[in-house]
Amino acid sequence: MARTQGSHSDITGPRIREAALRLFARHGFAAVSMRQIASEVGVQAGALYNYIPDKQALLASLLRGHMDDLLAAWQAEATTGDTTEKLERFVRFHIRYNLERPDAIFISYMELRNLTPENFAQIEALRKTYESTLEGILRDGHEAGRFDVPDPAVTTYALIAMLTGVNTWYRSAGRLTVDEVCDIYWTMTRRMIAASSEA
Amino acid sequence: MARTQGSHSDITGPRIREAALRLFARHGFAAVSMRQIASEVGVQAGALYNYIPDKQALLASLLRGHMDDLLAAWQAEATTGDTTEKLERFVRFHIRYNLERPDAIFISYMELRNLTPENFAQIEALRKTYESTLEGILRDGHEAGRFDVPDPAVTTYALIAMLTGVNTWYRSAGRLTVDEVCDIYWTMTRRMIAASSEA
DNA sequence: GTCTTAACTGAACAAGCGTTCAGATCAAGC
DNA sequence: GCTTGATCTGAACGCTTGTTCAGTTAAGAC
Repeated sequence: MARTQGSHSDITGPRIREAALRLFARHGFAAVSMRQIASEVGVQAGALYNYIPDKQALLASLLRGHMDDLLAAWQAEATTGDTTEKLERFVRFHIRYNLERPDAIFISYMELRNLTPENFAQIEALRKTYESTLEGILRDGHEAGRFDVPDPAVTTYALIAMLTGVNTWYRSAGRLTVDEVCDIYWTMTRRMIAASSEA
Repeated sequence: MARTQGSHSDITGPRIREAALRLFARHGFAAVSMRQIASEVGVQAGALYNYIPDKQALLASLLRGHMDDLLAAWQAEATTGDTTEKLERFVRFHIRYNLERPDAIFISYMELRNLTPENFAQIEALRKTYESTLEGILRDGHEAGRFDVPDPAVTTYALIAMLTGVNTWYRSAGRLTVDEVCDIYWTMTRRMIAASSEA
């Protein structure tokens, strides 16, 4: 086990993932070549195969890594509070988390079709898990009489789409801060589910 | 001008567009080869170039065609009624129109990055035009005191994302009819903009 | 029946693809 | 200072890519 220090492997590995994430988001999985990724890392294409089995596995690993991080981050945030507070936290969390990782979010929605059926099923299950936490909140709030949500499944789809949509238009140099955006979306959410107290 | 009847050109042309639309939506622009498209049409790859200058122009033409159709269809629908009626019509129109053309909608959101800057600017302008009609409705309703929409721009983004999201989950064999989906989304919309009369 | 020409074939082009691998490189271990 | 082995190079592999074009086909015009 020579060269455990001074080795480049602990640098090259992450750099491959970063370069691939950026390039896949910018040009699409199919349009990016292994040579382009290698070139961004400053290495020959063959060297990539010290770190990944093949191109498909690289994509799958990026997507799985993103979903794992997302679920862990939400679980760290989702502990205390009543139903309304939980929902507000979800709304703000989702917007912030997505805005901080535009590339990962982008390929998570765009490149699912480039996964093998096996990999697709895994990633899709993780996303379902995440969306189910929102649906659970809506269902709880409805049953407790705090929300009016006749169709929690459809409302979940609508909310996720609405919140994720922020990534398509928000620019940090623009008119609004992230906080202001969160406030606006939380107001719209509160109205959508007819929660009381428009504070 | 021989063979004006019995010619295949008026058949092959549209079939190329249909095949390309379907394949691009299914696998992505970069992942589909001209030979795949030709094979679907039942023709050799070289024959495609009697109908299109190159692959990029084919994509641009599909997207432009879709946006033209969309704008024309909405203009045919958007004539009479007060502001609330107009908004309701927009919500139902958008959902229905999108559900009827899932492939065109899909590539319109996914393949914009594969356009040359020129083509991108053109398509983007058409989409902006469409979204502006919604923003206009929201602005009118707000000024008339019928809606409460402090930020029409953001609300437009939120609504468009929410409505377009239906395409990602709706299946005609599922639990809900299109009419029921439209009803649910119109209720959510009405609440979001705090329109009166929850009829 | 001949001419014309739109429509298409089939082969070719240079370029690029994902992936493999023998060999060079060089820091760490002893 | 020699050995070890992780890391990377550079060339090669068979294959596919978008696009071109000389030549074949066949239907309408006369």
